[in-house]
Amino acid sequence: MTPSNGRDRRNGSTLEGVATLAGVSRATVSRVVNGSPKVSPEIRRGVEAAIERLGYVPNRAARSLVTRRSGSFGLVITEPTGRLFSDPFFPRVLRGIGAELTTRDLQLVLLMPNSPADLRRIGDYLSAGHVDGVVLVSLHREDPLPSRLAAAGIPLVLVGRPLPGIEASYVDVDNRQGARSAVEHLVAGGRRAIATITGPLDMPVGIDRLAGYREALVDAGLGSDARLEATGDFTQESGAKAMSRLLAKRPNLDAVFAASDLMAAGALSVLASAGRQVPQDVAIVGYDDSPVATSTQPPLSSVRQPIEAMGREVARLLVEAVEGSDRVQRRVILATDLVKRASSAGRPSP
Amino acid sequence: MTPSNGRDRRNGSTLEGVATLAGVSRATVSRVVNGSPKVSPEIRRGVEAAIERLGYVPNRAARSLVTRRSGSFGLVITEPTGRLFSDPFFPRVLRGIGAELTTRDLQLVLLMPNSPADLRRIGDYLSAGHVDGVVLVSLHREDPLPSRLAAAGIPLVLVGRPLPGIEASYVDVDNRQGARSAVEHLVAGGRRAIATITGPLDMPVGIDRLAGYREALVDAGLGSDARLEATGDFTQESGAKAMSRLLAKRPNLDAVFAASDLMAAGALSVLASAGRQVPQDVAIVGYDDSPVATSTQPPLSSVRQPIEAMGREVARLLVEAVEGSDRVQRRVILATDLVKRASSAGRPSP
DNA sequence: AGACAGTCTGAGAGCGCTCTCTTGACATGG
DNA sequence: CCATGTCAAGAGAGCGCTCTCAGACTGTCT
Repeated sequence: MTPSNGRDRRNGSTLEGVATLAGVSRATVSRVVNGSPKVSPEIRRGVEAAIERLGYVPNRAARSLVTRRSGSFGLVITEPTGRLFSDPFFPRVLRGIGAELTTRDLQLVLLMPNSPADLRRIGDYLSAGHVDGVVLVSLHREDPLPSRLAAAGIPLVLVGRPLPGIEASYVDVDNRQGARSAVEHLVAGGRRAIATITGPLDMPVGIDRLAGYREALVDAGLGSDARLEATGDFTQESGAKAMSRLLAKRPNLDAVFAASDLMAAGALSVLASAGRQVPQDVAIVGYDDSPVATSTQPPLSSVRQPIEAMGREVARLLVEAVEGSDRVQRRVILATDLVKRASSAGRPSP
Repeated sequence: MTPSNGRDRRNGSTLEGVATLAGVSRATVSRVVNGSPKVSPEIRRGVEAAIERLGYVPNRAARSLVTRRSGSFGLVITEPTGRLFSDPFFPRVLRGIGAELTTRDLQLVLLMPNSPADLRRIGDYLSAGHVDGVVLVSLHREDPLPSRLAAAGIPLVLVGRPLPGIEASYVDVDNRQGARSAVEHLVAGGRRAIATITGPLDMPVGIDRLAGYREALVDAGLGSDARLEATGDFTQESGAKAMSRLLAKRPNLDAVFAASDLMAAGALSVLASAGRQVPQDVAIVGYDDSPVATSTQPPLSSVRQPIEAMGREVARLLVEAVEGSDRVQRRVILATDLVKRASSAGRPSP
């Protein structure tokens, strides 16, 4: 009987094989493969040639068995295919993380619980140490994962600041500053009655962007006014509704800062049907600099976030946490960038 | 010196530990863990109790080392964050695949090459047998992966029918039939000059939907007319441009079948500015049943695709391929579903 | 009663790798 | 000339698991 175990072995070569061909011991080949400095150049060359000839690739399982590292990170997405999926935020973060990990030869394992049962088994899987670290994308308030992982000693990094009460490293963009810059831009354009359409106020993103808006108003000596604030949920529809409410409450508003481009687009359509000219009568700035920003009429000014960079930062943090032994929590906040387009052009003349 | 290898062991328990506690051999515990039938009930219970008490979780690396299975599949996405990401197709497929794999305790490893170099190392990684199977999402014509994987004997399943010349198992939706059903519906609504805005004609999706459109016209005895066809690239903007061209070529058209909802939305805005009433003057049907379909004015009729089901099917096919030893190529085609909304309401009276 | 299936359990090898410890070769210093 | 140090290379154990094979029982048939 051949040693084929029911399934062909993709590549027969092992450390042993390489060692034999190169006329050295397994240990030496291992040193070469892992870039140990204590191998003489000539032997190194010989081993490398043998590796090349055999097309040798290390067996991750074997390595992992002894090093107790899996070489992979888990990415958990706890979101019912909602917002996270319809806007391109998520894929971009993913790409950033992926880019960083690929260069380091690390793998990303995707985990998407669909049920509490799934969540449990995913928790088991992660705490069993099958991954070296975990990224959590959209955290719900009483998600059991952070504490389970902490208990198991598995490094964790969150995408986006968590709600108070959850302690973990995270990477976020500076939502507050982003909102500020948008409002400051509107002020600079001569606007005085600046309204906002906020995101959900039980989410840090929603809270922070509103806070930035208020701060900027105060700084500009404009003070805040509850009639200038309406809450949305990031969708286009909610933006439209919020805009209608704002127009009812403060018909004389001359600018709107929307906490997402989709909401801004919704607002735009309501303004159009209300006969308000954008940007002449009402200026508007969105958030995310998503694809819709350029396809609206007029194109939307928007706050751009460095989302891929965020993903890369997440990966880097995780790698650091795995390699270092300290369990210090880190947070990285990335700056945003205001993209000016026609929707917020300044008043022709004051 | 403690045996802690620089890093804490999440869970000390091994087969050995469970065996000792239960007073049996490693082999017996292994049988219980793997559900072998040849274990007497009482011993099984004892072992299960021990497993429970120790919180034992099998070490995947060790298992994988001997079984030569990794318990994971690779998902390769070769797409420059384009269309695939802005429309929710991709996340939904992902979710479908994930759902199926989670119930089977298999892992999904995400791979997103950003450069030819990445692609090469991903190819190395996959052919080295680090995964049991591979899913390829959007395949480019001279992607080297299919042949490399075939050579390495790694099961492969594609999402979407590949271009001719590439041989592999795949799962797809019935684009042709989907397009047919849309056009048949327009015909049934009394439309006679039915135009189409196609997708890119170098992609199977684009080709198939156009073919379905033509077939339906022929079947209805309407024949086809090049002036009724315009090509887009699935984006809203391209849809708008295509609609303008169609209106120029055939001002008297009374219906449009667009190969994506985004293009339909673009077409809608052009029709509005051209003063054509939808659906009174021009009926329109989109494709994908994406979120935009319900937020346009009027809401879009659209062809719905069972995308999650597609993902699940992909996973199932892959599992089958890994477990079975035959290398037979399989294809699974899923039926679509026409969702009727206001945009394609029939003519009031003929 | 003895031979023989049949069933369950244990012993033990070995998967491919890392890593500590030891050996061996050579140079240096007393 | 031997003791000592340095550095490259090899020997060998062992990571946690699966799986074959052999052994210990039980029950059945002649």
